[in-house]
Amino acid sequence: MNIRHIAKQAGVSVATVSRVLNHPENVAPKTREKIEKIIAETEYTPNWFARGLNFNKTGTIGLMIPHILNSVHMEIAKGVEDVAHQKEYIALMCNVENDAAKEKRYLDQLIKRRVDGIIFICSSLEAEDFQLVQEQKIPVVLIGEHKNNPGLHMVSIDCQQASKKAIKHLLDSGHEKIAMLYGTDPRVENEYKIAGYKKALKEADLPFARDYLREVENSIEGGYLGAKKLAEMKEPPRAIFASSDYIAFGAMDAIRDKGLSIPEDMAVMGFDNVRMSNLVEPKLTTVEVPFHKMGVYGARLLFDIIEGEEEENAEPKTILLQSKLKIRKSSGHKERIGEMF
Amino acid sequence: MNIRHIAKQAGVSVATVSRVLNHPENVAPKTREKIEKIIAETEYTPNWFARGLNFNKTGTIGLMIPHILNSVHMEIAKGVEDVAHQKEYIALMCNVENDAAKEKRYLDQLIKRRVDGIIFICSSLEAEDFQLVQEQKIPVVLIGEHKNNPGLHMVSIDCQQASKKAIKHLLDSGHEKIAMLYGTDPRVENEYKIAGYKKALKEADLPFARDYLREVENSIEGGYLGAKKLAEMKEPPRAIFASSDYIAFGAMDAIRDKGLSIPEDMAVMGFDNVRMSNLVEPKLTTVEVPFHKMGVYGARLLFDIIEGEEEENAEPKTILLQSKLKIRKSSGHKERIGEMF
DNA sequence: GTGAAAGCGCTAACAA
DNA sequence: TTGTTAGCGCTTTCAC
Repeated sequence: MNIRHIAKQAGVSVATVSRVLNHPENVAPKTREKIEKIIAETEYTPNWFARGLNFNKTGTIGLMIPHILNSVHMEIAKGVEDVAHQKEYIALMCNVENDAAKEKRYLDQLIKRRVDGIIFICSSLEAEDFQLVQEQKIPVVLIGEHKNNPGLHMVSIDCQQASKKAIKHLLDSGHEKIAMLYGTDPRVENEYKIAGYKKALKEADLPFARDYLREVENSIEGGYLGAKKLAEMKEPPRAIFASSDYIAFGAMDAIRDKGLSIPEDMAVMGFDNVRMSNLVEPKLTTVEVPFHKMGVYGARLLFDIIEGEEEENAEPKTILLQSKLKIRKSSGHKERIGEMF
Repeated sequence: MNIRHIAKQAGVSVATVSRVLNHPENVAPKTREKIEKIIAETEYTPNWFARGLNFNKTGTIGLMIPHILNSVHMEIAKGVEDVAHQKEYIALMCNVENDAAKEKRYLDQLIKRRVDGIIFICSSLEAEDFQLVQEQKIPVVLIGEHKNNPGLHMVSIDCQQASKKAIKHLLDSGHEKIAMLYGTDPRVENEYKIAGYKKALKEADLPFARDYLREVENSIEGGYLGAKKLAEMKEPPRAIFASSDYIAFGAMDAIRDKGLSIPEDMAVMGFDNVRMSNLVEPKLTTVEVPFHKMGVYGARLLFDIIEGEEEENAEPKTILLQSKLKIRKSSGHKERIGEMF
């Protein structure tokens, strides 16, 4: 079933059928109606490829997701999908699994498929990989920091400041021996978080203890193992700051397994404010990150470029959104321990 | 940059270039090497649309996901993506949000884009909607039950039996007043779970109390609200069976908020065994469902059809995978309460 | 307002 | 082994 079938049935030329499909205003109402009727009856849909061959537009954007089992990334993805779907675009979600090689493979695919734009969530690609995309003139937006910002539009939060605020809160709550468990990913964000951690300690004139800073897998398991190690130290910390809520969940589990109580023996602070963070016991103090909003803003930015709202070679924009401390039980305020719990 | 550029540069015809792209064995090694070199240098990639126009194959499958923020669905999706990626296919993930209209819109898109196959996770489409797909000869696999199985390949678990086993366990643990909180979705699965619940009660000669069976939103919030209502009854149940872990999490929160303890005052049993279920306090007894495997099996089945391994009009297959009871603290064994906790 | 025909970039049948 | 060319289904320019 193709455009010629329709044309023949309607007794017109293919050009006319094509016109009612693309510029109906240029067709006499009568002929148009007749053709529209036949199109509806036969459930004819123009061939996607033939169309693409002419237009070179796909109505598709690519979306690189570090890991689709991580709810944090999916919240961003949801934000992107929300605006894409509203714009009648479809988002090709690529599950990158924090694997640069896999991300590269997917990138090649996306370029091959001539997507109209690409959004990278916490990309692990090299700056030079983005050149490829630039050469193809495919608009790109980064969500989450990139190691050496390759001059691209970006939306993120200020991780260093957020982390500093978090540590400050622990300090204000009377903790001094504060350890940090940071995940192997997202790498750049976590570096900023580490910087914030160090900075906060410094500003409080507290020494930075190398042993209190540990890299773990960004997962519940990673948090468990990391916290276990910390708890077994000769001089264990009295508070743990985790670079993600999942790490914090694992840490809490380990602390409990060690027979310690939270926050009395060891306080815990997370990062992300995932849905479960106020369902664990005790509820987790954490940093709320506007993931969905990040996705929405990122997508809007991308579509602005695609639709030409944004000038071709405009200075790359960086949108920084606000994070917010969510104070709950797990961080245990010194003066109020006993009163609150 | 197109095939003609390459041909000219290599001093050959487009056909030869096309050959090294598709049937390199039919090209003299020397010419082939020369052309390959030029292709590499110029980073030429054949136009996706022109290719599709000839092959009518896209290397793309569609994947309908009820809700991308639900980790359960994403685990299935991950299974699908794993095999798709390995087969060098790309999966177009559609976030359907349990909205039949949105699912229909996405379905139209997928058909338009000539995907090579579609996998539906817990679809809310009508049987007649699948006719569309059948007409287009697009292979389809269902993951999760469908209301009136429209004669399609399917992979699922036996929800009724799983639910029955779950209730049996609660009965064996000494509970008699057992309520059930079931989510509005996935609809068909939950009907089976309800049937299992009723059957187990019947076999134990216990009456079925209409007020103990409540429909709630399939979410933490839904579980909270539902359990709150149950706890406020004149004769509240002593155990709650939830159709999903998320509902169970909400229920646990509500029970705690009522000042009751789990499982002593009220036992809780979930369904799904999501990662967090052994991280809440107390750890949640639940039914382990092999989601990832479901995705893998579904995808394999789909590719068997796409690649013609499966006969065109073979009898639709139904693959039923095994679920398993995960007994943890929250369901509280009567005789062992006090000893265990 | 409509039709004829060129062309989008590629593949494959046929010819050489 | 390689080249010529028709054709995939559509859009659009140019005539009429």
